[in-house]
Amino acid sequence: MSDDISTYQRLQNDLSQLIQDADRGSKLPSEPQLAEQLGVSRATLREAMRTFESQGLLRRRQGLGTFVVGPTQVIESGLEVLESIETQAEKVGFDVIMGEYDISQIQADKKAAEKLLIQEGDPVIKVRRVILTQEDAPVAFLIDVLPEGVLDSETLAKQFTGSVLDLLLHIGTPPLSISKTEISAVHAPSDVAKALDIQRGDTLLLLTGLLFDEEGNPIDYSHSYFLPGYFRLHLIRKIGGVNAH
Amino acid sequence: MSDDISTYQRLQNDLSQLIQDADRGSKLPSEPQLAEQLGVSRATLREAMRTFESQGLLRRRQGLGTFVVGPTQVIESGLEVLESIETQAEKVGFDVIMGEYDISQIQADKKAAEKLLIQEGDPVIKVRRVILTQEDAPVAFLIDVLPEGVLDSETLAKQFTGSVLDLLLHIGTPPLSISKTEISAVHAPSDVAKALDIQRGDTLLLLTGLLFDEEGNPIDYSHSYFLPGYFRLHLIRKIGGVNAH
DNA sequence: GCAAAATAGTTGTCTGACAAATCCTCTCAG
DNA sequence: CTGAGAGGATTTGTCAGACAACTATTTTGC
Repeated sequence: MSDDISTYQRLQNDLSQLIQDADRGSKLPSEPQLAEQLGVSRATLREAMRTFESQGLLRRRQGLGTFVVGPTQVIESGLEVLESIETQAEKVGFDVIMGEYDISQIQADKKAAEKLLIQEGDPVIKVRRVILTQEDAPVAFLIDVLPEGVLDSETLAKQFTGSVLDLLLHIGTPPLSISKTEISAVHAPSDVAKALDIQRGDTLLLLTGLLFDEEGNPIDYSHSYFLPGYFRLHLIRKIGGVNAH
Repeated sequence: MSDDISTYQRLQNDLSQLIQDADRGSKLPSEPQLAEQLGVSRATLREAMRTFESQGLLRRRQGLGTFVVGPTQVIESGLEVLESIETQAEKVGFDVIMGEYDISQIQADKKAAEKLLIQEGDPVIKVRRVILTQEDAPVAFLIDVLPEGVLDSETLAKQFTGSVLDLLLHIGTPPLSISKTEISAVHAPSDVAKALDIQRGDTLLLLTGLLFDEEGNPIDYSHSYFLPGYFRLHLIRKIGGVNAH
């Protein structure tokens, strides 16, 4: 491998790098220049630039040029990118280790069945694990529920190193697309409190995620409990597309 | 007036509408057809489609066509779009009203000064308000801090109808770009607890936002406390762009 | 000296073309 | 009749070139 990635993918990476290395507010080369420099046509380049512009990373002004707009540092580790805790922690140089974990095959409860579009009672795989800092302080408790068939428990037991998401990405099938995530604050349920070694009722941040493959089938239903203070969960919010008349 | 909005803006709106009206999984007309239908060139159309594809709303497959990928309903009211509580609530048919509010001119504390890139002690405008359901149940408590000059307190007092963001958008200057938002869970501080009529120490979801104009200057530093259960805060997370080699 | 006009550089949009991928149909050998 | 393969039709991916619209600078005219 691995040069079956598309021209567009490569271009997006190149552009991403270029933007990250650029100073805040600096001006990019003109489109014809950039296109030649990156080895693509101006039309293709513009498509890629549009995505960065829509993310608020670039600002283009007709007659003037294209400018890098800060803050750039933050975005790549923002919540809008679906990454495992391990990957996110690694990016900011903050090592985490996996504590106790447990893989079991159970029957889907009503809620999981509804989310995963299967029948209540159908077999599912449940993965529970604790995330610790290097000082062994628990910081997160994660639960993943997957339909049988997406991942057989044999592969899971053999290759699991801490992240279901990383494992799915590594295997490559099914190809993943997006995760619909809901954010809320909860009092720690007793089982979570026990795992995290905190008081029952303590405040936790909860991310409930439903992961889809490229065909739109639900793949993984997850609950992620975070102890406040250890992770900085941030995201970039853009001004809405549909505007006043 | 007032159609000096760009071709691209209009196209983006049209496309957004078209996607929302389409069934999940349905196929869009071919690019040449769509381009003619919307009155733009194929190149321009493709730029717009790229942004939707990068948001996970569209999936394009060479030789096959372009498909709408669900879930579509949810996304427009997701967290990644910066909208006022009022606007968000209106979209889902859930009316909210503004309760007690308070506009004051004070001196910037250390934290606000740091975020807004001003000196500690510089004059700032502070807006605090409670959001209620129609049954007068408090659901959120919002605090905005703006540098003097962005919004004079006279305009604010006269035109304020509940949302600082909506007011800024309505005035039009300065033009806004993005908000960097951090998410956490907290115990209610005593003043917030009092305003929301809950127990001190109860669990709240806190969004801390820093709003920038198009030049990258910080405009508004805000704290939004949400009572869990009333609002569904969700977002779409995409598989990361930068790939392993 | 100063305002208006020309000019150079940049993004915005359009047109047309060909390559590559996918699906469907038709043909033909067995 | 069946199945494999060739070929065509459709669609997205990428490219090249052109001109319009906008901005800031320089030059010109008075």
